Amino acid sequence: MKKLITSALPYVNNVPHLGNIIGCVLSADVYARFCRSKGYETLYVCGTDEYGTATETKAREEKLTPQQICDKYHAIHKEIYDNFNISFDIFGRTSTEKQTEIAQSIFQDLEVNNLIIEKKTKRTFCEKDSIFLADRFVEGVCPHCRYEDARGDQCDNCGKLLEPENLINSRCKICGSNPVLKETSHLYLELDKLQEKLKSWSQKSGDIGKWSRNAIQTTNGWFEKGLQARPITRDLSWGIPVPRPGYEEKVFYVWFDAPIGYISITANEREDWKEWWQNPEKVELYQFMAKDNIPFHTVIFPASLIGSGKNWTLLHHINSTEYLNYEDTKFSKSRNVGVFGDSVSDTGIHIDLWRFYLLANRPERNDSVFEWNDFIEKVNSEFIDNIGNMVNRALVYLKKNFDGEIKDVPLSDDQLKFVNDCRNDFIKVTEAIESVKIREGLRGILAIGNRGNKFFQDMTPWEKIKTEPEHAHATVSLIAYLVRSTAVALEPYMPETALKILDMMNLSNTGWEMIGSFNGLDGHKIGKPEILHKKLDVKLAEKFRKSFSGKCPEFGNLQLKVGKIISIEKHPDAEQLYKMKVDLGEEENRPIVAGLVKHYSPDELQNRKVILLSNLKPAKIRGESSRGMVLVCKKRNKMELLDGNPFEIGKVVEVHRQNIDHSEITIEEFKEMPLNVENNRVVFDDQECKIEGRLLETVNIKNGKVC
RNA sequence: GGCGAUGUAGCUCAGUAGGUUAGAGCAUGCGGCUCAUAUCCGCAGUGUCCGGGGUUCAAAUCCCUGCAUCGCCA
Repeated sequence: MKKLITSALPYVNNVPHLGNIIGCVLSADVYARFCRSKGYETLYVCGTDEYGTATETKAREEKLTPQQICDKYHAIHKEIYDNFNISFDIFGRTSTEKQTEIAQSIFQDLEVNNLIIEKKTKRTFCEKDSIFLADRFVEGVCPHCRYEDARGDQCDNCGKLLEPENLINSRCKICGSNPVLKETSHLYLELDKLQEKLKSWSQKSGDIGKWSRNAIQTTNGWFEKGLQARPITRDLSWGIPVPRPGYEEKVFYVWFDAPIGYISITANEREDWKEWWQNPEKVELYQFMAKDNIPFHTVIFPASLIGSGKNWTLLHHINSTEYLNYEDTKFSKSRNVGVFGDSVSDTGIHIDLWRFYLLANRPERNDSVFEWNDFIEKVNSEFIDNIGNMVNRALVYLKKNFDGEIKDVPLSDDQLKFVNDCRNDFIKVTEAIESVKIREGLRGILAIGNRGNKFFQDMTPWEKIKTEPEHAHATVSLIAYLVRSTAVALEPYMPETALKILDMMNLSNTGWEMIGSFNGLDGHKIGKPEILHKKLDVKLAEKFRKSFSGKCPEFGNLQLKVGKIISIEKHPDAEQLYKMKVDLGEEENRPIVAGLVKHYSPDELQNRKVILLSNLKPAKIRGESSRGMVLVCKKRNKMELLDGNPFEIGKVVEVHRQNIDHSEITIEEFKEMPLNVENNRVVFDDQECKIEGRLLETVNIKNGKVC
């Protein structure tokens, strides 16, 4: 059987964190490497999922086209996976011609088979931007609690879930104008018609393919609830055109086209793609992902394929992990908590040690946790002290005492038993990995390290060498053989380390079949042994826990805009506060409450341009709503407004390298930001802040804190 | 609120088609070796298998219920 392996296509503009990496690409990589080593014809396919709302939104934020955004983030993904030595045969992307071609043809097959139905609905539409708005892009007053900035999907204040049309005075988040309800039609895939076929297929496949437990549970859950027609089109522009009259302004919904990416990515690189994707008799499809992706792979995607009536290769084994959490919390890009793929190499820790820990701690049955202490401890005591030690002590001993020469001699009973035990161990390891029990496989390899160390200890070659040097030589040679097998078995998990071991022994990796062989190298001389990995300093745990705890914010999380004070009055209930309206070039002026009374008179402020923190979480200050914060520079009790006069209203402050995420931040988060004035220049950390290339400067205060 | 999952040694987790004294690794304590990266080997513990009830000759495992945590949905 050929092995076709996929890992879930990561959404292009999310930088993957350790949890994403272990959940899909790293797990699949271990299996793919194993399959190749074992001699199976193997194809490992992945790529970035690029279409959809999120990309469009991101593009608007960063003022790029969706394609530019995808190019940028695709490269980031590629670099991260390269760094992890993920051995994709193909790493592609979904925004290609082939994707359009294949998705459209599957759609047409479904249409022919009467599985597509059209339904009309009313959705919120912004006439100014002339787009349909996703629920969270509609804002307005919450009908339940009167909170002014409730989102169309949920109110942040009272937590109630909302429908966008129920908001009072609703407005478009992009331009601020009032959206209307407009009728629109969409196409639905009638999953309900496919329920019986899907159910019997999934039961059979789940059984034969030994699906992970969470996959079976989730899938059964879907069937029990009963499948319903799902919309497969959206009012968007960044996506695959729908080949049907009247749908010129619409595209396919990402969930419909994303899994088709597996196929099109292959088709882009391989003439013979049908040998893989339309060849169910000869190909076993293994798909790796985290649990949130299960129904797309066990229900929805198979529905498209089965419904098309063509002979597609369907899922054989699904391997779905639980989640990896971080320390006492979760990974969070917006809070910058946890280790993300792009900062792994900054730690200076060898990538194989990352791979080791993530794989040893893989969330197979339960959520698991990445903890720095645990990471360092496990790497040191479970890997380096065990395998590292065995490799080193055996090879060094062989080199020192026997000139590095391996010798095959008749074995004593203990030695024979050792050989047999090792072979049994390796059979277990092979079986574990074969059935994609990745953690168990790795545990098995560690147990073998244990066996090697014990054998060395029990055989006391350092004693025997004085009286029976032959015996000692045989012992150490056997362990050298064991080291070779261990290296080959370790290769799927820690490829560079495996290679290093084999290199030191002047050997190469000839594949899985060599495992368990304890002869045939008579007279072979190994090279110079070196330490595999230095132990990790336990002090690193403390250091990294701090630096990855989110206390290291990014400028991109701040949205600083030039605004003009249109009106100003004293706050009715507070001596120190002004209440004003600020024009940010948005549809409506923003209400702002600011504590500037001591330092500025109303006349000084009227019509003045200032710099506003515009993505601050809205607040009520002494009963008055405030949607932003006027920035000033402070030094002791001196205060100076950051001057917006040289700039145009609505312009945004930037630094050289920034990763923009303008979701709301809290005042506490803002206070943690290293935003200061140094030498009359506003800096973030050590980066100068600019508006359209021009520096943002102060006059009176040379050094101070921006707040 | 509905649905679902999880709850096993100090920590991380295995284990359940019911069946002897409940497991592994790490951490801890003691003993041993010295070839090796202060590494290795041996021994030793420790558990109301979340609480309560039920079915059974027998329950960590099946059923009911409560609590806690997490996820999905409304």
